[in-house]
Amino acid sequence: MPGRFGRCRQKKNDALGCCFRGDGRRMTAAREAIIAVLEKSSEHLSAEDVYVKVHRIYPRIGLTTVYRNLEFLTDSNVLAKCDFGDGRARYELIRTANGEKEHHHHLVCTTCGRVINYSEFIDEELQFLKRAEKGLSKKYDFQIADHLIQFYGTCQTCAGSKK
Amino acid sequence: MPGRFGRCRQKKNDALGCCFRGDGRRMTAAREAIIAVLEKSSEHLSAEDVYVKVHRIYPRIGLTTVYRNLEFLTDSNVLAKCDFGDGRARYELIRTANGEKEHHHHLVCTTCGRVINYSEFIDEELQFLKRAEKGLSKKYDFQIADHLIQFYGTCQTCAGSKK
DNA sequence: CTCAATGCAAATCTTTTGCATGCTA
DNA sequence: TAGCATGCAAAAGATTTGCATTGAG
Repeated sequence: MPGRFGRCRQKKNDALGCCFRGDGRRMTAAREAIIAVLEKSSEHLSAEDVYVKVHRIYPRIGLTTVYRNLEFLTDSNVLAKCDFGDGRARYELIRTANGEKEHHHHLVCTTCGRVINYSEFIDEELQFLKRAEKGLSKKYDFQIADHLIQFYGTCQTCAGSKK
Repeated sequence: MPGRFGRCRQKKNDALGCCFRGDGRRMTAAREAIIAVLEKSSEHLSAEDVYVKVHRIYPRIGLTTVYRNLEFLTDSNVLAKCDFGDGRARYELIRTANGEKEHHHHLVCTTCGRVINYSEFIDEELQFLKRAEKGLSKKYDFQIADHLIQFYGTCQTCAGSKK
């Protein structure tokens, strides 16, 4: 019996496949499995994390393939590569199952490393960003394509245990 | 003749020394030289960059010492550690010669890697940040201590050469 | 004189690359 | 069937660590 990811029959994540198919790029069992793992996880996973989890459902995968696909899926705008300062890249899905794009920022606890996603200020951010981008691109003749906003501090739990 | 940093006589950067002296920590020739190099540079230097430059004025220094001091000076709030996505950490001085703290954000060219410092939108940013911080810390019970704002895009030169 | 700081060599850890083989479209 | 994708082993880089020695205060 060819397993869930054995021969890449089911194409469960084909919705995301359209983010990259069409350049001769292909949906593969490995990509499907990586996306499935990231869909299920609420955490921000490192390459190693992804490798371990994918390995459970698709044992023949190699770490190199994980790295290559994380890069590929990031370039294809399916994933976002994050840096929370712990010396390894972490990844998150930025598409819903339908293929819609999501956007949020992060609160990073500098004590325990926990990361909280938030999106409630996105509207205000948008206003601020628009103005900033306009001013900055004018002043420095710089075409802004993207931004990074992140807050650092102490989460509830860590603050509690310090008292 | 004992050189400029030969025996750590002159203590030129003693103003910054007070950022960390007092815990039994010391101002050394290596630290003085590293600070001097970062003071002179308008670029954001990697550990290797710092090592090469310091080596010219203080040849006996080792790369390990550079790493250790960059970390130490960052912890002491003399430097800021930056990540512009090129796989190595970069550092910048966040104190003036008087010891005052400076604050700015970065425009990062994703084509050539150039980094532009800016601080002119700090006012608007400050407003946005204040509101966001207030709302977020309340909602998530998270004590915000710091933030990171960075813009990515294409600088003048790179945009020009693409046309 | 004490203990923080340093230098060197070796170790670690994450990420990348070369190459032969497998598999999608 | 063509060429993208994969796996393995090895390489590459950045950063860290152990340990004996040096030097700031």
